[in-house]
Amino acid sequence: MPKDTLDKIKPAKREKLLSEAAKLFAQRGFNQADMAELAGRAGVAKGSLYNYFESKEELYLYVCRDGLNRSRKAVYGGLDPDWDVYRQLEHVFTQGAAFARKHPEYLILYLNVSSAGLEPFAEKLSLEVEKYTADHLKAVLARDIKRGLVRPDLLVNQSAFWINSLYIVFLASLVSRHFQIRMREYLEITGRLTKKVVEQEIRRTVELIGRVLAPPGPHIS
Amino acid sequence: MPKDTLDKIKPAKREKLLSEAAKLFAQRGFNQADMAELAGRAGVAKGSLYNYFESKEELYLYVCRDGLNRSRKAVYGGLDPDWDVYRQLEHVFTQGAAFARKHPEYLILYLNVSSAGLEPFAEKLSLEVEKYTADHLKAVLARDIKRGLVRPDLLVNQSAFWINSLYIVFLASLVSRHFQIRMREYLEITGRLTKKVVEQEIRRTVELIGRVLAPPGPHIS
DNA sequence: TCTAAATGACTGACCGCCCAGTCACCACCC
DNA sequence: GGGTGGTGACTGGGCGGTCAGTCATTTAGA
Repeated sequence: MPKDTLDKIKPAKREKLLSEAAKLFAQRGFNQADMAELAGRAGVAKGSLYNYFESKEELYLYVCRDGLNRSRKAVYGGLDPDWDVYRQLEHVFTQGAAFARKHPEYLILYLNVSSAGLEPFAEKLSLEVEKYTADHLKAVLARDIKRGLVRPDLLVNQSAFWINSLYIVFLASLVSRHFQIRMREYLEITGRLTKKVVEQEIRRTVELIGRVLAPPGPHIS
Repeated sequence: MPKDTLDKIKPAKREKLLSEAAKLFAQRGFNQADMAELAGRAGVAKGSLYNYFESKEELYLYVCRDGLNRSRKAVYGGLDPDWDVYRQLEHVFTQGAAFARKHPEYLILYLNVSSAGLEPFAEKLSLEVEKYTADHLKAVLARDIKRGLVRPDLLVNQSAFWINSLYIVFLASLVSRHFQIRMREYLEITGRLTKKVVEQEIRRTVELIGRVLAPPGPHIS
């Protein structure tokens, strides 16, 4: 969707441009991000941006999709599809949190498609963002029911939905000011949000999900 | 925080103004909402808006806080504090959904404080938005543990956190285009989002929460 | 190998539009 | 006629997108 001029520039320059664009859009939001400022930060001229992309909208869409690919690689990259759902969830939560720490800008871009006035972007992006995770999670759940690792009376779609809901809110709490304030209020965290605290919260959440998924039977505690 | 001129105008006029402001801010977002258009919709002159409020920011804050009060009244109004947590949750989810149907604009305003660039508003609003619900939910959980209605080993803060997370995502799915698309993908809803479907989803979610909270013991099914 | 022409990526001043906030004026009421 | 609330044209700044011109690199011809 970008012009083919974009492919022809030096990779380092392209990388810098996309990275600065993601950061600026995440900082200011789509409408408040200024193309002139982006050009300045990326070290190119404003006119050049329009050599690479037709419009601000197109640039934004490209940056979002690029971020989606990066996050997918980071989260699902080291995942063995044969792992049971419990291990996979732990992996996804941990890798997701690590990615959110390293590149909060992409998470913020994701959160932003639900902002007022950005519905046109939601129309184009939401499905491609959600479909992969939804399909994957449902498939693993269905498989592990067959394997006897998950309780057979579980509603697969609905479970995938609420599990992913917890995941989203958890990641949002790491990158968005509002969700940070909210999480600190609920969990009564007063100090800094250290890696330790985050890891503990992951453990507890994955454990909680595990308790709901586990087939009934004698406990091993 | 608004000027005292606001108190002096006819209640119907004030009502109309606040209602149109909420709708416009929800439709376009804070930055894209045009004060002249708001004046037009509300049937007043642009200058009048500045007779009532110091600035656009102040108007926005006022509208958000007003919406918060309305939603609180709608959701917690008919709630008997003596009900057990299960009944209270069912009430809150149901009333929340009803309010979201009737006044999606206020829910959208809530979602929007987590948008990029609106951190100054989050700084002012998030805590007052979340504190009430957080305190209430924690208190009821703690009380019902004492009453023996909730499993005693439950982590109150963490449970309040994930229960409210499900609540937020559920309501978001009723009002935000992105979350709507996401929910339909997960739950494989193809038709319209009828009241029936919503009620079923509420039932399932509250049931799920109930299963986690319930003390261990013989099942009655 | 040297030079000249052709190419196209790059640039930033500029245009036109938008919009928050102002203010001089108006209308109504006591 | 003084005072209060209401009004909308106006201002100043900001920003998306343009385009005429620059210049480094490549190609071609001798």
